Amino acid sequence: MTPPRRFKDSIYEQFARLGKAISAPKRLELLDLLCQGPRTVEALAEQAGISVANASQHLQVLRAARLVETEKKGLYVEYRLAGDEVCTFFFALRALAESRLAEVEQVARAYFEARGAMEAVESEELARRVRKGEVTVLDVRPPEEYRAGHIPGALSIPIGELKARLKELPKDREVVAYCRGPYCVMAVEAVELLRKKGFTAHRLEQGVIDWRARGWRVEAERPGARR
Amino acid sequence: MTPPRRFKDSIYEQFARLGKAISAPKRLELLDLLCQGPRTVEALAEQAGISVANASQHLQVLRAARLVETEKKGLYVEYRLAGDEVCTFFFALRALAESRLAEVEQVARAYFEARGAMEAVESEELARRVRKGEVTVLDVRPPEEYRAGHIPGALSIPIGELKARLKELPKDREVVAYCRGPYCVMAVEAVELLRKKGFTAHRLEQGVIDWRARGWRVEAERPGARR
DNA sequence: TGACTATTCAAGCGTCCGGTTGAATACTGG
DNA sequence: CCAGTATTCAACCGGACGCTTGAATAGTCA
Repeated sequence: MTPPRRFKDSIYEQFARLGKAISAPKRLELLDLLCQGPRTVEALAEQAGISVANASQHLQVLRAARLVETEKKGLYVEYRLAGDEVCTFFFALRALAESRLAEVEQVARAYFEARGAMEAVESEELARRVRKGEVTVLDVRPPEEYRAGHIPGALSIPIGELKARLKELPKDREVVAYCRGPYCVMAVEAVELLRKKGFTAHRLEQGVIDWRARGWRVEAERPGARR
Repeated sequence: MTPPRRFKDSIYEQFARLGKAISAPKRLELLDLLCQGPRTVEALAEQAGISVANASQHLQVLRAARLVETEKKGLYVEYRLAGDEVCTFFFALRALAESRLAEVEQVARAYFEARGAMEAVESEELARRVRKGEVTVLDVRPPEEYRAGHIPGALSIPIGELKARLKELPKDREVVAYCRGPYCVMAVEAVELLRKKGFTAHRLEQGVIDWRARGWRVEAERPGARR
């Protein structure tokens, strides 16, 4: 084999390492979760709906591709993205999928329409109202994620506690719930519950990361903690 | 299986379609070639060093992922990128690989150093001289690619014809050769040949696409043909 | 030190994937 | 209509991959 051929082969083989790393759906889900913040293997496995051993395996593939890093924290191993570029890249992939694969929109529409949570209100219009403080903003993600960064003025009520903490929400004010992003279902469930209880509720498609990506302000409990 | 789980699974499965498409080295090479401009199956197969049937197979995978499109042109089928976003995405992948995978730089360095073509001159400094017209700029890519877009003032001599057309180059002027980008080897071979023949020659790392990406002017034979 | 536990390793199974080969298809040009 | 050709299809093989199961490892906490 000619030397230039050898060279090209090894270069593209390296590029393909990244491709292989993001070629399994479950790995992408893990990556998405890690974009929200660091987690333990167990948490990742549970949230992605796979066994711990399987999650561990996938995570090692991601680590071999240098997309994630580990750190021992007490009894647990914490996994986190190897850098912000990784998250950026994942978002680029997501954007490309949305723009080129009609199926993504179909699947999303089918699900959200079935749950009756498709927005009548324009996303832009809703974001405007959120920024102006005209509505009660509800962050239904786990508290750690809220702490790492949230939309200014948002209330933190994890989706699991919402039913029991409904009284914290003023009944006469429109509620806008959000979670991790356009494909996160927690806000959808929150809106469903709220409407059943008589609230006027809408779902904000953007997650905190999209929010920040637009250049809008994000509040964090520990200043400097960007994730 | 719970409905949200089903939904997530199908969403990430869609994302993974793109991942799978770029998980094979040869497919990445084909994508890279297509970033330079449309080609026939035969040309792609030859340039990537694989059989025609194999290339056709890979191209269909890329097409299934909506990354490339086909158009029948006379006796040939022309493949081209499905959109500029695809090229952008490929470059994002390349950038991520360069920043996260030390191996890429190692492989590249090993090859270029072995061929003695590692730049003593800084890339920035060289680009400056090219833009000021202080050197003879040589485009060693196939004529079609030159026609689709080249650095202003560049001479088009395909690498295969260089030996026979050396007399077209002024001997007393520094020559700077370029081809498709940092991992394209044609310019390396050109510099090798030129130096052997007594020229002062350097290799410009950037290809036309990188050149344009920096906001610098590109000349095209057919105005409007951006690739 | 010893019990406990989060994580990783190892082996096995079914499936998918990349590449080859040879034939089929579809289209051009005379 | 026919010969020629570019491309695709179909079948096949070896290897890699995803997931499961069960055991091993490494570390913590009492």
